[in-house]
Amino acid sequence: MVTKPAHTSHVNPNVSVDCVIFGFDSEDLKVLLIERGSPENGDQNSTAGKYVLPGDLIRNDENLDQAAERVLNELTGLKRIFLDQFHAFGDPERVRRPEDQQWLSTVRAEPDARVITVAYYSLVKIDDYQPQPSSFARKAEWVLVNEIPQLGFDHNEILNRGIYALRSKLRTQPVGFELLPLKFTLGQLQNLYEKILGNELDKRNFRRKMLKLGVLIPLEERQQGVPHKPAQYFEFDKEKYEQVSKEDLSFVF
Amino acid sequence: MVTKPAHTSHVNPNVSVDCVIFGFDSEDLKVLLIERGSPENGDQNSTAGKYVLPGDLIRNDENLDQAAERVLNELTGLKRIFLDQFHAFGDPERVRRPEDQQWLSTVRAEPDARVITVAYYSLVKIDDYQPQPSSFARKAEWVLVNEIPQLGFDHNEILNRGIYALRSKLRTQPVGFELLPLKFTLGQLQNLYEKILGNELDKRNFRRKMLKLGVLIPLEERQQGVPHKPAQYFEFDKEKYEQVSKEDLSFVF
DNA sequence: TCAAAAGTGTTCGGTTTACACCCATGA
DNA sequence: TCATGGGTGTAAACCGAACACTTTTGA
Repeated sequence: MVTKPAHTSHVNPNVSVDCVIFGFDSEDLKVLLIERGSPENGDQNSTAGKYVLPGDLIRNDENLDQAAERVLNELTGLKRIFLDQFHAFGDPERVRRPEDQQWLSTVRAEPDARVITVAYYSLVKIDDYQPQPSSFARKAEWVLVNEIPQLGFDHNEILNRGIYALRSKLRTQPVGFELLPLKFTLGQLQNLYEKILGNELDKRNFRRKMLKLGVLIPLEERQQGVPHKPAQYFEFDKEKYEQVSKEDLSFVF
Repeated sequence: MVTKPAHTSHVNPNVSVDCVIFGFDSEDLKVLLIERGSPENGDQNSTAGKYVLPGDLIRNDENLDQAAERVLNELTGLKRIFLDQFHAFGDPERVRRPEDQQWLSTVRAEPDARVITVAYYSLVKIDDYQPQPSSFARKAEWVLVNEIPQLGFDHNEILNRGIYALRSKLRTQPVGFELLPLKFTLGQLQNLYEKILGNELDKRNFRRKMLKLGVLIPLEERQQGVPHKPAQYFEFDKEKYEQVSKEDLSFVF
């Protein structure tokens, strides 16, 4: 979903990609939403539909993954990060709400074209993210996954399904490398798992399981300045991590 | 992928659905392919690209699931059967091979439009299937999944990924109800699992596990006329089956 | 009587779960 | 000294994997 393109002929009016971009600030799971510049409605019905997922029509010289990568890169400045396609949404009415139409008319060459969207979720290290002065989106904002407002289009549905996809991923493969900083504590990792899965985990069992996987390298370094016993830092063993990632389904909580 | 529609304006030229339709004849896992009527090439390069997956452009008044259901229904006469979307394919070159272009020109209003396709896999009881005298496809044929020829477009890739999707499904949820006749033996069920997963399973462990799931109802009836000890028939307990189906990920081989 | 598939239990090892206390630190 | 999260072990239940022989039938 976005900005009016320079050469409309290079853009396919019927197919878009949308990205659910997850970030984790060592505390909470968040999603990057973009604020749609409420065109000429002073403050109308407050915040409903003010935010949307980042997305765009695809160009005719790129495939779907490339389109998603482009959207992500234009928005975050990041490249080569984790991106997974999870579902296509094609309800004929999905872009027909008046407020969505109104916005599209400011932004699209063919605002009333039917649009099927292919949705991706993406995992980024929140620290690496720098808002881009992009063509795109006046403003992007990290929002807690537990405090998602009403979004434009069918983006709440897409987002919910994205969370579900992330959970499934987490249950079958180690996720974490993509969301945590280079060095992190086991407490942070456990917290990440708990925030994604939405339930608490037993500390001892969690540690045992993670360490047995063999993808964590303990570092000498410890936390400093914390008002409790300082935790040891770990980093991921990228080689083993990728190896284990391929062994799908080996890994179920 | 298919037949020239009556009212082109109702059809979206850029988005199609394709279906990987799995069937099981109590012996082998098969896929329903349609033969594309080699237009004016006597016998050219033999069978390469002769077959394609059933599919069609979507209509502008239906959503993606409905489009897939329509394709399936037109081809098999079946309704309300298992259908799962698994991936969208959007390489800009995916319909550009000369032989594919040639065929499209006999069948599409805009044969050179870019087409993104949304792929579904579907599970049908092969006995229920009756070839339909459809607009569609001169001929449909069940082909062993181990003997898939070279298909048109990117359909080999789609098919492979469909098999993978079916395997993932099987590992996390009971599949079988959709593919087996109403009553069946445990041998048939095990064979189904083996054919989908592509490896052998231990008979005793398989039986124990299946029976413990609690979705099988033993019948009084036994096989007749077989040259070995006749097997007991079972049927699925639909209620429990659906309940267990929802408990995702409970079920891993 | 033979061939073919049905049907049936047990053992071993590894995994999961539940559970409670002491430790190191900064405030 | 207190509050905070770090860090640790064990026992019981459960589960997966491996493994071989008898039964029933039709040909």
